[in-house]
Amino acid sequence: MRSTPSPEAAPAMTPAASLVFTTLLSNGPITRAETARRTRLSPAAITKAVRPLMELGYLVEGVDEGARPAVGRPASLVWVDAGRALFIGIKVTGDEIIAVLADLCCRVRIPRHVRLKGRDPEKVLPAITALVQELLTEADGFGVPVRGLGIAISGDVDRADGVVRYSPFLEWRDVPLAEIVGTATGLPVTVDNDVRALTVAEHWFGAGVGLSNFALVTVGAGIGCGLVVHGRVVSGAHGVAGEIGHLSLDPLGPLCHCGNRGCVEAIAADPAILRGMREATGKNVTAAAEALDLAHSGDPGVRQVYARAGEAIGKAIGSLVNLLGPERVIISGEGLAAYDLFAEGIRDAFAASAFGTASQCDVMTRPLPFEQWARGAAATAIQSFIGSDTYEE
Amino acid sequence: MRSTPSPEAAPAMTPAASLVFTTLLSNGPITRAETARRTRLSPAAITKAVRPLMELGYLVEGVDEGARPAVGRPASLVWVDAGRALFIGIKVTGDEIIAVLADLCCRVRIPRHVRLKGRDPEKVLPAITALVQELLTEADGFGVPVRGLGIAISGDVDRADGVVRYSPFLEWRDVPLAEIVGTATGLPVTVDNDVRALTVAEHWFGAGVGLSNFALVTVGAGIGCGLVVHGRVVSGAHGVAGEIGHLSLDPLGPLCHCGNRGCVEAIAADPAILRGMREATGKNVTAAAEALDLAHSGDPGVRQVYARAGEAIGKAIGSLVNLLGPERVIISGEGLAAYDLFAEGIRDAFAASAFGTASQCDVMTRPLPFEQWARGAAATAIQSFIGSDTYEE
DNA sequence: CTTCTTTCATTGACAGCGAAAAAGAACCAC
DNA sequence: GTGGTTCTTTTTCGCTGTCAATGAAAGAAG
Repeated sequence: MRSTPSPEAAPAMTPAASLVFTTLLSNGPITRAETARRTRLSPAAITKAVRPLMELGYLVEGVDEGARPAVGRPASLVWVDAGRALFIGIKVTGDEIIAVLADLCCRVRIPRHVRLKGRDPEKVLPAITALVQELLTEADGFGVPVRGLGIAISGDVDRADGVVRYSPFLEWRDVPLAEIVGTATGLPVTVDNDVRALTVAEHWFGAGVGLSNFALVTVGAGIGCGLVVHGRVVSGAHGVAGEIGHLSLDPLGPLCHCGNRGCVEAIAADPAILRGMREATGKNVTAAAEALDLAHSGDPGVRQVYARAGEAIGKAIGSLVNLLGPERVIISGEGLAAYDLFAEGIRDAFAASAFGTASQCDVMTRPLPFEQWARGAAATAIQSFIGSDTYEE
Repeated sequence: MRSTPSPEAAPAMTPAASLVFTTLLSNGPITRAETARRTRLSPAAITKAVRPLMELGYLVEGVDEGARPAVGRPASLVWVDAGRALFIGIKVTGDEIIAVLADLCCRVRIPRHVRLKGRDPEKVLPAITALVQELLTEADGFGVPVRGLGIAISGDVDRADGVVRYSPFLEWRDVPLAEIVGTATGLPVTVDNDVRALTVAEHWFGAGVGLSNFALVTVGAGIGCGLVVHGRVVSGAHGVAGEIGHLSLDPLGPLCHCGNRGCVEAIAADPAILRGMREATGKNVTAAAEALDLAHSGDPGVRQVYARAGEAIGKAIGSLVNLLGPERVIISGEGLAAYDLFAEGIRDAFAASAFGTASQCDVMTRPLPFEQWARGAAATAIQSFIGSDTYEE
């Protein structure tokens, strides 16, 4: 949610212009004619939408001899000038803040990490503001204004109001984050749930480009899921959506912190794997990397822990696909480091649980460095800047 | 999908007019001012949209002394003239066809049942056509034209093309139903999946009115689910969506016909209940009604079968709600006849499996007579008539 | 070397939609 | 009456995106 107007106003975006711009953002350099086909607008409308954006420097054009059609007038390619604007993306976790300075195409220019001394807003907010100031200073070197700030936080976040309703991890309730940070930094601030933010980034800049129905499943400290249905990110009526981690797969399974048994998260998230590891080996394994080393050393009991986790993830994805019929499921998160150990379990369990043609769904993995969470936050800021209606009802 | 133009053309519907019309359809008699608020259009736009529709007789107006505001000019109420047009809705099952003649407000005027002699298209299509002709004759008595025909069939149905891609129940593959029946009857034909059609009816005329995110769960011979997300029915990329019946809840559960164990359908659908019943009593129970009588007679073992089924349904709804965060879940289907036996299990299992605030989701029941499936088909025909963009991408 | 064909891009006219503003209508309260 | 309130309509107006025609830039064909 924008809170403060920036000095140089954003271009006024009509619906068509916004559509054209996002199409160009996601589909790299393409011709006007191709843009017309993808957006189903008339060629004339493309010309009209492109020109003012080009005059403002947001779009540039050039020719690609290779892409010339076999016959007919050669097309000129149009693309977004990534360097025309900068955005800051911030992901807040329980013990650190990850921030990135990203360009208009959401490519990370500068990453930053800061450890947190505490989780309450009094500790975290100044840290965010300081980090933003630092990146704003860095941004001066690019000679381009920072046009927005996105903040991604796990939990129930109201993007429209910029309020963190409830974040169990940070133990925050009803923190008007956009307003506070917007006032402190003078930037338009967008606040969103972290998984949704990552989903936005994948939708516009990653493996979800061009899809209007897909799911992003993140495996790591928890199991998360972002959903895009009918081309828009699903938010959930009560602040809950994508809680695939708490699908209960087995009434006799391990107890989950949510109170149920057999949740995916209680089988396949880092803490569950570490626990399984300790039970299998007797060693006090406390870090995911350590567990991974052990598994790769070949202990079959240890590998079994991962196999079971993969199976749980595969089943959960099967359930998801049966329910929603997405075109693609993207598996990501730090847990992917152990994907070779998960893979078979995921594949088999998915194939077994997918109903009918649902098994045709494209299930893929996408390793993303941890700073991608912050990049997701930047993507939400870019969305707000462009005036996309992704979140309107 | 329209296939044949009707003699008297449908009113040309601009986006605004279509929006106004559907708002009036769903929200009964309301004032223009109220319509403007709900659609977020200007009062002027309402006037412009309403007038031509009123001239064509689709809308009528009147005053309601009771609804007069305390102060100010009394509003006049506008509503859809239900009797202005008729539609036929048809639901095809494995052994019978249910048809209804419905008015523009999707109220059933005449219901019809016909038993089928076979399931192949050569047997079913003539039966459909004959039934339509019969209802067309009946419709003459109303002095109003039948403006569309909707057909609902379980399985993978491509509504846009009017083709039944694959119906396991009927063993149909790639039957261009809309084209065939359209040619035979001269009516514009809409073909859709049966659960989706019922979901449409609930969305426009039932418990889903005004909601943009809800789920309809049907309990009966199978367990089905229709989803509305972002105001539109979810179709699924590979023809599969809403397969809540094949969520696997227990790896040690009963074997399902899909090959997995512990599917909701293998626990809570009619065949599963009958089987449980036979195991509990030793009696050869073959009809759902019979089973219900037995349960009501008080046998605790028998009641346990229903309790377990209710639990499975509750868990499945919990999973659904965790994933999608709908505003409401509507439970319906013939299985509701046994709802008093399911209720506790559903409620408890849902409460236990819903994560966090997801438990606030409104889970309600809605008993619908069996002909409602055919009414759903009629609703899809009305959608097509109005030119709603519910299904466009 | 000219002319045709094909594709891409632009132009200008145009229709239509929906918003804004203002006026009109119908009622109540005083 | 008169003023206040709410609903409805009228008029005007800007804006948008389509349409149809034109121009531009190539290769292909004669």
